[in-house]
Amino acid sequence: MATFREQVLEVVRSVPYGKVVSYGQVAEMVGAPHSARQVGAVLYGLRDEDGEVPWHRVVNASGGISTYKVGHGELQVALLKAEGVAFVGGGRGEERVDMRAHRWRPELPE
DNA sequence: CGTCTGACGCACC
DNA sequence: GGGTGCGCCAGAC
Repeated sequence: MATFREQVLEVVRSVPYGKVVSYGQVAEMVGAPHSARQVGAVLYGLRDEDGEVPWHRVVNASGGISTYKVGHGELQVALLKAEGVAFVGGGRGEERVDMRAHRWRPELPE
């Protein structure tokens, strides 16, 4: 059977352009409601052989960017903005994705 | 193969 | 609205 890692990558690859999902949401989608952090662990260990994985479309439940701690925060924000994702909270350094407008709901047709 | 770690989330102040 | 504490469990080492 597919490993947790593979399932996570599969789900992340299915996130549409211009949409985002939370780590916890991905965890639920792979049937592991209490493994949000592990989703992060998988993305953290992404390798070239994993192919195209839109990891930047995964943010925390608040719409905040969690990748600042690994030095990819600015890159992620840039990639999202390039896809037309709106940020809120603004003003200072920290900004959050407007989840209300961009959170992907798999049951809805994109 | 055993331990440590943490790209999280949520319940409580 | 923000800050703190802690459980979670697959990966990395």
